[in-house]
Amino acid sequence: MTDPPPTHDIEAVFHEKGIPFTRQRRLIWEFFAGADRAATITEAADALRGDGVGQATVYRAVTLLSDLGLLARVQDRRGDICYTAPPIGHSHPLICGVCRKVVRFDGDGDVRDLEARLAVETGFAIYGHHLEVYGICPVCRAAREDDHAQ
Amino acid sequence: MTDPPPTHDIEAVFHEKGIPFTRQRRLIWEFFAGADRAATITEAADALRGDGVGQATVYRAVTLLSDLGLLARVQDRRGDICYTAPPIGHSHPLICGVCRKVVRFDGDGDVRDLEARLAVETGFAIYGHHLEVYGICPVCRAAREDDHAQ
DNA sequence: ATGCGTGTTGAGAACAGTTCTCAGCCGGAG
DNA sequence: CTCCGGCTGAGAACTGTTCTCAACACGCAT
Repeated sequence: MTDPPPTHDIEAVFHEKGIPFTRQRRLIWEFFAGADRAATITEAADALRGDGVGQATVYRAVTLLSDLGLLARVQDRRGDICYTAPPIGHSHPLICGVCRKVVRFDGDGDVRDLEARLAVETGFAIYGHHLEVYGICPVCRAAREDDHAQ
Repeated sequence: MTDPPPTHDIEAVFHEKGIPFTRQRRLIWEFFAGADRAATITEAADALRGDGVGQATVYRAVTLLSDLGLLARVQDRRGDICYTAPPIGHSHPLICGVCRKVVRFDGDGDVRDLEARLAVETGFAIYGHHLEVYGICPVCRAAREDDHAQ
């Protein structure tokens, strides 16, 4: 990870809504925010089992964090459902299909024009979109070329 | 539905790959291609049960059709996984979050620039993307306003 | 037309992931 | 300190998906 997860911001979000920011929720949040790759619920549960965090709690917390917009649900190349903590504000994930590393980007400028056009053309009231871009990160690409060279 | 589903094209795809286009697969394909809304596997299975199509077969066929790129997996506002038959060629779904009606659009021009930029900036080898736009279609919007007016 | 072999199918069992239940715990309010 | 509401963990229950296996369909050679 590069930046420390902005835990205090999260706490503020919880407090604002009057939702307790418990030890378990903090651990779960830190697990996702501290990873630079998208992680599955199972991975989080496994990692936090030793800290006395139950599986059901992980499910509950992930649902809660997603509802608050603090976790985004993405999927890897195999279709496994993973979660990743977006930085504050709206952004999109660029996901490595091999190692699930996530790089965030702001593609909103590109999508907004599109949405405006669609609204006019179709009469839909557009309320959101979901954009994920898939690729192979430089590290995995290098590893792959090594494999092929052998 | 507006256009008849182009079943003969699909048959060609199957033949090319040497995969049998069976009665069940045809029925399942026609179910999705004939609907103008995204449908779940359960809905397809329920609809086709009377025609002697088993649930397992629906799962297998949907996986097969997805692998062939003949069905796209999308999700509705509740997060339910649905499938929709895209027209030939690459396109993206604009989904009504209420009735799941799907309108297809070609947003590739918009996304391609973005992808090129990301490839340069991140070093990722980009192999794909997933873009869904959500809205409320005119019909559902009208229905909603009626509700509110009451 | 007949027989053979490969691949598909349907029913139900098995499985995995997710949600629910409930008793116990924690932390804040009084 | 006591009470109370909400959170938690363990495991049961549930749901959606995949697997198993015997029966079957279809293409092909005979």
